Amino acid sequence: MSRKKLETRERILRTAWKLLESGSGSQVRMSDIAEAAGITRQALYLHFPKRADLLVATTKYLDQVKNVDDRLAASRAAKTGIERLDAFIDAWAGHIPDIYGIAKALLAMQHTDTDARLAWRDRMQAVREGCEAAVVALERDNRLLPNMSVETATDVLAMLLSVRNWEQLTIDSGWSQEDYVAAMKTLARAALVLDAP
Amino acid sequence: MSRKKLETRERILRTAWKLLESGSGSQVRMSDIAEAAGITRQALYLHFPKRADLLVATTKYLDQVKNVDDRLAASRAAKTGIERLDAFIDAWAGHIPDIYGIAKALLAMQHTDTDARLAWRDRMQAVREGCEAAVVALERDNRLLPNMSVETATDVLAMLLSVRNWEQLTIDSGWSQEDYVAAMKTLARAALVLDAP
DNA sequence: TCTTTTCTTGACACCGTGTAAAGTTGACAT
DNA sequence: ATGTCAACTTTACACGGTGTCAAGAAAAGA
Repeated sequence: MSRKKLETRERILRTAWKLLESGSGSQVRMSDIAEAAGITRQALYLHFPKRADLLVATTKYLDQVKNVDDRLAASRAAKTGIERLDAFIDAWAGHIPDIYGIAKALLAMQHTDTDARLAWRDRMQAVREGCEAAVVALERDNRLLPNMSVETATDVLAMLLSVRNWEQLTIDSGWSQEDYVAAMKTLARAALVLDAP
Repeated sequence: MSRKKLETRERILRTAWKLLESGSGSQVRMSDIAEAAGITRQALYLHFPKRADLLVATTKYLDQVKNVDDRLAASRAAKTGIERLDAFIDAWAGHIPDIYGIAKALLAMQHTDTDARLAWRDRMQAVREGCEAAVVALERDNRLLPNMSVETATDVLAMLLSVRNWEQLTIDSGWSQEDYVAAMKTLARAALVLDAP
C-alpha cells in the first residue's frame, strides 16, 4: 500500500541513522529527525508513535542494510573453535562502530522506556548466542578452560565484547579499532582457551 | 555556621543515598528525595542548586562514610605486584556495590549534564590511578606481559573493573559477588601477568 | 526582642515527548 | 473531472521533571 509511505519511512530511518551516528552523543530529538527528513514532527509520529519505536526500527533497518547475519555467518564457517572465536570477534567488533550511535541512544533510554530495554536485550541476546556458539565450538575441541562452564564462559565473552567496553577503549581511551580487535582476541584467548596439549 | 544547615544537609545526603541504593533503577526525582528527607523541593534546591550537585555531593559523602581511601590503602601495603593486583581488585570490587546506586544515576545523566560527566570522570580517574599503581608494581617485578605498555595494561584493567561490567555480570547475569571477584582476579592475571620465570 | 538564617508556599518558565483535531495536497479510480 | 482516500501540515495543548522567583513563616541566636 502506497509507495509513498514506504519511501518516507525509509527516508526517516536513513535520516535517523545518519543523525545518530554523526551527532553522536548529543541528544537527537524527534524534531531533529523530522526536520532532517523534511517532514513535520507530527508526520514523524504518524510513522513511529513513540521514540522507542523509531529507534528500534532504526536498528532493524541498520541490521538489514549492513547485513549482520552475513557477517556473523563467516564465523560459523570456521573449522576449529579458536578460529571460530577469532572470526566471531572480527565480525561483531566490526559491526560495533556501525551500531554505536543507535546503541548509545537506545542504551540511554533504557532506564526510562520498557520498549527500549526489551529491544536492547533482544539485540544483546543475539550477540550472546554468537558468543555461546563460539564457546561451544571451543569445548568441542577440548580447548575450553576446564574450570569453566559453557555458560560462565559465555558470560565472560559477552562482557568482554560489550558495546560499553568498546566505547571505553576506543572513544574514551583513544584506542584504534585494530588495537581494540587485537586486544579482544588475545584477551578472549587468555580468558577462555586452554593451551594446546 | 549554623548547625541546623549542616544537619539538614547531612540528612539530605543520607536520604539521597538510601533512595538511590534501594530504588535502584527507577528514577529518583528531586521531589522524592525532598519528601523522604522531610523538606520541600525548594528547600532542597536551596542546598543543592542542581540535581548533578546533589549527586556529586552524595558520592563524596559516600566515599567519606565508606572510607574508600582506607580500603584502597590496603592494596598499597601489598609487597609483590601480584598481591597488589589482587588486593586492589578486592578493595575496588568490594566498593562497587556500595556506590552502584549513585553510579547508575550519575551515569544516566552523563549524556545530558556536563557536571555529572566531569564528576564521573573524576571518580573513574581515581580508580584508574589505582589500576595504574598495580600495573606499575607488576612491571617492577618483571611480571607484566612484555608486549604491554603500562598505559595499555592500565586501560585493560580499568575496562575489566568497570562498573558496567560489574553490573552486567552480577545484576544482569546473576553472578554472586564472590564469583565476580574471583573471575576478575583470574581474568586480570590472564590478561596482564607473565607466568613466573 | 530583634535580626538573620532556614524553610515554606505557591507561582511560573522551559524542554521534550506525546496527543488531538481540522485543514491541505496529491494520487488514482471510475 | 470529479470524488475519495491516504499522507502530510498546521496549530494547539497536556504532562512530567528540572530549575527559578518572590513573599512570608518559623526558628536560631545575639
